[in-house]
Amino acid sequence: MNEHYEPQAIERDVQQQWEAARAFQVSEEPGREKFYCLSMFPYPSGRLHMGHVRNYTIGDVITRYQRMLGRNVLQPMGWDAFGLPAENAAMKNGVPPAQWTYDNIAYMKMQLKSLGFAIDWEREVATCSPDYYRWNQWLFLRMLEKGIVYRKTGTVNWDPVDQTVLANEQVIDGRGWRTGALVEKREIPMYYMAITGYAEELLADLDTLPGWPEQVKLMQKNWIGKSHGVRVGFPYDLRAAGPTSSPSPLEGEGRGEGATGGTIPEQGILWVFTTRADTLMGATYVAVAAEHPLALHAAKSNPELAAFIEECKKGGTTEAEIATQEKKGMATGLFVKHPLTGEKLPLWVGNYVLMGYGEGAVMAVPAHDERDFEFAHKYGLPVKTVIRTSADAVSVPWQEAYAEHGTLINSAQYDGLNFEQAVDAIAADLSAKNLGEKKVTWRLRDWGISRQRYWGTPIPMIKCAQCGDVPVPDDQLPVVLPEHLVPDGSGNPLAKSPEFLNCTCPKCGGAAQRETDTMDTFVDSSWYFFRYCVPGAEVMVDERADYWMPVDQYIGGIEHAILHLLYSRFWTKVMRDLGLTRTREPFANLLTQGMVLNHIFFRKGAAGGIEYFPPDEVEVSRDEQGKIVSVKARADGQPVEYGGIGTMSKSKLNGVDPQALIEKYGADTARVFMMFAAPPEASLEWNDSAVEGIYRFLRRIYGFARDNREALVRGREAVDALAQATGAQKDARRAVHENLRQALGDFGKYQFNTVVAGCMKMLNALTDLKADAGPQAAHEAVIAEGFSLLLRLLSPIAPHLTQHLWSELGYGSDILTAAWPQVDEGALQRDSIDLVVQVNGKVRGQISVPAGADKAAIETAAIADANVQRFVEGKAIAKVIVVPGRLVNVVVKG
RNA sequence: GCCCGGGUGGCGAAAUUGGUAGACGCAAGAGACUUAAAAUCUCUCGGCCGCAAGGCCGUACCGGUUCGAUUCCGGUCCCGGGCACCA
Repeated sequence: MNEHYEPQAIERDVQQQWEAARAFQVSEEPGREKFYCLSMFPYPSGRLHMGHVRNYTIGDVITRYQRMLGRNVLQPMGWDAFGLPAENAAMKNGVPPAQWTYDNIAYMKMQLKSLGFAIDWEREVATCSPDYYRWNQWLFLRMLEKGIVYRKTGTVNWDPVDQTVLANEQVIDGRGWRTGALVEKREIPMYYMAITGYAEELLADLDTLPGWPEQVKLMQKNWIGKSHGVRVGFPYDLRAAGPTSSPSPLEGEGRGEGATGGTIPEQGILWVFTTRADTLMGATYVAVAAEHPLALHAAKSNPELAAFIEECKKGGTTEAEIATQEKKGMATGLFVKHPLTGEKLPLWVGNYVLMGYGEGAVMAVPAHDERDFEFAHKYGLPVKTVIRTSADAVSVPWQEAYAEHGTLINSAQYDGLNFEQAVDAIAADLSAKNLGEKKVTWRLRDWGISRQRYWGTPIPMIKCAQCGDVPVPDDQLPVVLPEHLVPDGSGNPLAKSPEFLNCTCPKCGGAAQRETDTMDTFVDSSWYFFRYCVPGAEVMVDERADYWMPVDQYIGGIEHAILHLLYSRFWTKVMRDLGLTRTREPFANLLTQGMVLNHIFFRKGAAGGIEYFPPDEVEVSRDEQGKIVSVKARADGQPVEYGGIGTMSKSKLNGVDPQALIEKYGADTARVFMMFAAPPEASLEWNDSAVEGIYRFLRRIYGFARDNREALVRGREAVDALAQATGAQKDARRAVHENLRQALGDFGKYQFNTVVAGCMKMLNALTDLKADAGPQAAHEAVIAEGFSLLLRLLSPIAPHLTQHLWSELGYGSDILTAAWPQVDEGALQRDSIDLVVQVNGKVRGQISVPAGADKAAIETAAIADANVQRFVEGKAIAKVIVVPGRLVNVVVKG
């Protein structure tokens, strides 16, 4: 053994052994229990950041733990290789996204290997490879056949200067990030996947996932958002719309760019959905989205309204922006009829009504809905109270109680009914008039997958002037994405590439053009875990996937709690319905790792663009409380804005590269440090100041083995000598086993920070034991037993050092195949037990009682304690509570 | 704005889920060893009072339930994640 712990040499050596033994390559073994341990694959952004190290270390620790428990463990790895950052890098550096991506993969793969993860690299998948994305295309076509994929219009962010569609991330304060131009909403045709067809099952099957965090299931449930309500029809008649309405059918034609610009019937029904049909008698107006056909119709003869609708097109498309923007509206001059009373209600356009959600129209009951209440007060619309709640709904400001369920009032024949009765009665009456029925709706919307971008899976469709949109035949798959193009920020380079664009129509053989939209990258990540199971398959999946699936443990960031996990569940169910798998749910157990956060610094450019600064390139001044007051860039000394703390990301440049850490201290230190810093599910503000302590801990383990080498070798053989242990030796052995018991429990709960703490305590117990505290043979047996337990317990977290020492001490050639440690119950026994004594809940003393003492003896001993007497003396003892093994509480009066 | 989490010493955290708040570690301070440095070892380390024994306060804030609350309940503030085109 070397005098000093040299992690680089040890790690190189151990990794070579694993490599030579192909230690982590696995195959299907039908008789053996399998365990599929999967970490979310990385986007190859350039270098690993600490969030990756945390994610993959957790996955690797679980992999090695399950392996030591005897299971056939698969841990694969791959690359979520399509996406926006590659295009941004391409624009910046003039390098094709493909080249940038493959370079990043090569570097990050080297980093992952240096961390010593037990990965079966034979199964590596990159989603930008035609062998992978051809199955995106293939399944897309199957879904098209089944009607699960369909076409309709959707809203996108449009940069009028670059003439390009922007991602939400590229819109900053309503402006394009590169041009600073005010972004507009635009309606374009897109392909959709009908995930709403699976809403019921996606909701119900959450109950079949006991291994998922409640938090995540609740988020998904709320996202799917099943609601029971009533669809209500408000009849309208444009001929009776009043003096302002004399629309010329030609006037204004062609200005509405929306696809809904067609004519609408003069008489019809405006449908809305409500979960509060009981308040229908309190509806005082109806509001539609700016893009609603009735709004567009009214705008033809009303320039002011047309201008307002134009204005509504400004601003972002995200729900957050719409929910926080100032609520604005304008009367259309049109009216609709209340379906029950026949009353004339004004029709308004509201910027808070979304065309893509529900019917694009809402009935407004200002007395019992907060948003309607505000809107009505702003525009002087009437408020009619129709529910008796714990507060009368008449005053400004709004009170939450106004929205409660209650008894109907001012509602004619419905007066006195409660919520359920009122909904039933009103739904029945509407139904009799063909103006409504009960209906279940979902908050979940269908998944728009078309992206007007280059670096993604080409959508396998051909546009033919004769035949329309024609699917690419299976035998022409994959539609290969050319890899040499460089985007320039103005639209999709595929649309400017004749070699990609021009093709022949599979139907008529005439000249045609390819669809240039690519798929949302969430498609790529919705089924990659199937592909890992079937390396080299000539089909999408084969029977090998039936052995491995479902994933037994999935690990990834909490930020994926909804979208990625929901899309993956949806795709799995579609694959099942197509007969490709038996799996109903892809992930049996889910661990949502907390985010690794760091400070964010940025500067806004003159054009409105935004420039981020890495935390190590700025100078920060703080006040006495440690709050950041000012920041300067090191490079130019000019001020920089502080953006708070947030998740480490490529785009915000606040990621910390683990490479320096690994090079200085080795992979084991990086791994143990990451696990010790916080429990896996907690978020973690990055700070590497404690890393020295971890290095010190590993060095102490190494030093203990070096200094006690012979004793550790001999003691391992002399198990019988454990029985001779006396006094301090017994105490040390008890401490080892007590901490082992706690650590094994925490291992099972995947609470690795306290596992590491337990390992430290075990080492402390062993190092504190004096060599002359009892018989030498017993000493050697105690430290050898404890050290061998410690090495095995720690091996999933620090695999290199523990493997090295395991073989150095001759405990075995391969710690991977060693038995998982077990507690010796005999070592835990105590002669006496320490109890805390409280008086009225405050600690006043400590007593030690024999292990078998009964309640009466404990009470007597507790009250006899000198300090306890000071507080009990002269007072009546009301009762004494004894919590076995913990404490005694003496309750006194007066 | 809506949905989901979180808030404990100077710092990361722990607490068998209602039973000694601060284990384990970092940082800091004092000391030992050393020509010196590094490494290592010993001690102190939530605040206030006290020579000490010990006492009072303390788990974001306000209130409640309980013999006993970091833990349960009601309310407030702050921070993080998501909000459908970042992945």
